[in-house]
Amino acid sequence: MDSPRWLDDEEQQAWRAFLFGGRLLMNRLDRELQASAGMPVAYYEVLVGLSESPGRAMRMSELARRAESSPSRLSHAVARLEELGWVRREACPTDRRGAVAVLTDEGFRVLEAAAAGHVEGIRSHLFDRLSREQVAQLREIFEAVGRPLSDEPGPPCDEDQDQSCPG
Amino acid sequence: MDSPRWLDDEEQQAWRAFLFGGRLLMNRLDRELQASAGMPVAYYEVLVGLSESPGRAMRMSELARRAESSPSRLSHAVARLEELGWVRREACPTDRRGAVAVLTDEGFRVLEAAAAGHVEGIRSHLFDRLSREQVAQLREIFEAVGRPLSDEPGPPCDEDQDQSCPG
DNA sequence: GCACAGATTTTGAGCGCTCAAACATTTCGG
DNA sequence: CCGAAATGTTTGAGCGCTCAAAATCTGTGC
Repeated sequence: MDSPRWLDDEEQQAWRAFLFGGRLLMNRLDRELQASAGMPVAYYEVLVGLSESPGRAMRMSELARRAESSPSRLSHAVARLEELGWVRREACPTDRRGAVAVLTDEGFRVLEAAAAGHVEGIRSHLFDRLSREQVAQLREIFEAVGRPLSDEPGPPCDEDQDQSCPG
Repeated sequence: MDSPRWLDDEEQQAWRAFLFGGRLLMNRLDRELQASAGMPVAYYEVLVGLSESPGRAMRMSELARRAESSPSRLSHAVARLEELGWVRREACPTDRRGAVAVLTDEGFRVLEAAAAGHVEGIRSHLFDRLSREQVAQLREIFEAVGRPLSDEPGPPCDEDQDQSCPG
């Protein structure tokens, strides 16, 4: 059996608009941040996560979870941020296999310097184009989309996992 | 002068929802396509572009423009797709520095086989979560966002370009 | 014709991401 | 306690993307 459910015209247009618009937006923000702060958006988010945490420090696993990032990806990212002197690793006192990422003072300064420009980019390329209503719509749409995807973390292998709610 | 225009609460929430939801959606679709068809979404789009063109062929530059892709990226992509036997390059008859990418029969078969599952993913992860109204809103939002970004192709160097609308 | 600016495409280096595998440590069952 | 499973993190290979530079060809002015 093949797919009985193609996209109708409305959906086609919405999909292409999102695909292209979203990519253009993200590419632009990435370039701007790369140019102004020398780091990709992914790394910026790591620094933001640390800066919002008490002591500007967080367990690697926790940081990965918040950034919707794989442990491996975060480890590579922190390695790079450590080279740059913006983050350092410390041993976790309560669990010796754990590691804690700590935002350095320089990292905090870099983040502060980058933040204004980045926010300005988000505003000028996204929110300035949208009405107040559309901002609310954007939030609702992507909360509806993201929730189910973050609940079921995805098929690790070749397994279909239907959640039939009993009752 | 620092940024006078931070994000308010509504905007913060909308931004984070979009950032995370959008990433989750794209990651998921990419994984599914990679698992089912052995290629990333970017390559799938190249095949789609070719399949919709008369003769299933297109100039590299034209294909790059339609996919919102840099010439370099497309060249690398087509090189890979050529290895896989799904696309081949031909010389352009009217311009000897030009190249034409052609979708092979096998490439077309692979695309047909991948399409149903990919569309099903788009539907189940995106459109099934949205009302009819939200689909229209999604389109309007990203058309508003994408249009200005594709018009001005982005700062190639270190230049700030404000468009002050006269009048 | 010929040099030279412009257009089209490719190439190679560098980087971030993914995946699978390794490693280190904790937790649990007997 | 001891070995096995589970947890937290790192490592290395492979791939796709970006950027700058090269290679190839077109069109124009002289």
